Amino acid sequence: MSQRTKTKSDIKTPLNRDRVLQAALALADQQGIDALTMRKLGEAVGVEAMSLYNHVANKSDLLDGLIDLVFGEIDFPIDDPHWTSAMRRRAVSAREVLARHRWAIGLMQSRTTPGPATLRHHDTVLGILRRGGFTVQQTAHAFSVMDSYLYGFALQEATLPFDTGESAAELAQQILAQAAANEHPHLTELTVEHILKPGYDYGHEFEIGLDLILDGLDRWLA
Amino acid sequence: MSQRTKTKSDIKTPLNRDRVLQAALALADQQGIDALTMRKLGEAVGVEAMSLYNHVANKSDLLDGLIDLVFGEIDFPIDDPHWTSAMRRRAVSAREVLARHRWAIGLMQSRTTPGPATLRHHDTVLGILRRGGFTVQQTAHAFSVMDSYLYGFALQEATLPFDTGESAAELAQQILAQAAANEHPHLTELTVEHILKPGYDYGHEFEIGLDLILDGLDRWLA
DNA sequence: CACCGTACACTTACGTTGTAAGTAAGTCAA
DNA sequence: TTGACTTACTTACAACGTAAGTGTACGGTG
Repeated sequence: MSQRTKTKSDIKTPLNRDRVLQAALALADQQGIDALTMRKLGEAVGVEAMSLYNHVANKSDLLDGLIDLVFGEIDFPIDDPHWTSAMRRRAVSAREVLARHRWAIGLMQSRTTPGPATLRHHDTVLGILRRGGFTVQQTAHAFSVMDSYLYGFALQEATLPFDTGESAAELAQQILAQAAANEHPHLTELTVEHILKPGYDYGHEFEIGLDLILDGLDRWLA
Repeated sequence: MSQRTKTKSDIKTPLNRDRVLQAALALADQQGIDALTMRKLGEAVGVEAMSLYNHVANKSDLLDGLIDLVFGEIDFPIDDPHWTSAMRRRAVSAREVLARHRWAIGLMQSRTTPGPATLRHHDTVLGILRRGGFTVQQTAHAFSVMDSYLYGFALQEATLPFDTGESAAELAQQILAQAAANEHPHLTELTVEHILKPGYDYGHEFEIGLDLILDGLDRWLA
């Protein structure tokens, strides 16, 4: 009814796939992936839920699009001549992106059709390795280790029930209290002597493991 | 109505949490995690959906229980004196278990309250490392790398859109066809010269990365 | 034996989800 | 002007998790 009186002046730019995806990304970031429902997304872009289906085939397609957006955010040092530093910087960027969009890693399992940005991403990574002197086989292996580590780390980080070091402390103490310390001596030790130390940040672990893996890969070339 | 005529002879063992969890595990394995609904699960154990709530607090609790079951399946070489081989065997077992229950890795992100088997598992792993000579800090690092790799690999394996080498070939060719080969030269190269080779099995990659990481960890001790 | 609390299953019902199906209103080419 | 296309809206449905209430059988007590 109210729409019938539309005139030239209040015609909106028609919605498009990109606007839908961007809104979905924002919604997922702010309210979590569970809050990303077609109705809420519609509301966010000022449209009824069903209208979204003019721009995405279904919810699965929407999620595929989101993952591709995320991959698109990972940035590459195109010009870096050293494969080690190129790989390192890409890994660091990927971790940042996946930490920024915590929901993304959980989605990856269910999405099996890669989008264009995803394909481009993977192709670039493979290119870095090949140019670095890895054989095709070695490249396959290196790709597997690196990405497994990357996704696994992101998964663990996303699974952490806390965000900051302080809330880590709270939680850790809670766990210790309930889970009879002497039943899990090593868990207790690690918590007390490492996690509860001031300045603890799980994110720091990333670079350590990254170094280990890059060193290992480097040894393959020799 | 039909139930009212129950006599001594058709009294069933009352349902319990364990039977519910086992049935849920079987259902998830056979039909996928999405098919694990309270109604279907009820049907599987011969009970209405709501009756399940006498044994699990809610669906989230059910999923927590499932994850704990999965961790319980990972087996440990308790008596292995060498930390490297102990860690290797545990990793291999974990990969098998996670491959057997493909849905599990996707669940881990949303489950933040570890069950008893999960705690015991982690404590054992930490114990292996500490006894192997790692300091508390090193243990934290080693644990992070290893488990990141493990979960990441499981995630990638679960994400693979194929099961066997043959269907891999099918799919790979499909991808190549649609995704203009020359746009993604390295992806194409890898697919043609590696993935499409007879006998290809992504699972083989696991041990390669595992060796790399274990070697790296070993170097820390020297 | 009768009695009764507890445990467990059942029934009904509600709000939320993704989306199928049909309709109306605008844009643009012939 | 007409007719195809695009896009948004409305209505409707099946399936979901689960709150709330009801019924019934078991085991322990008197």
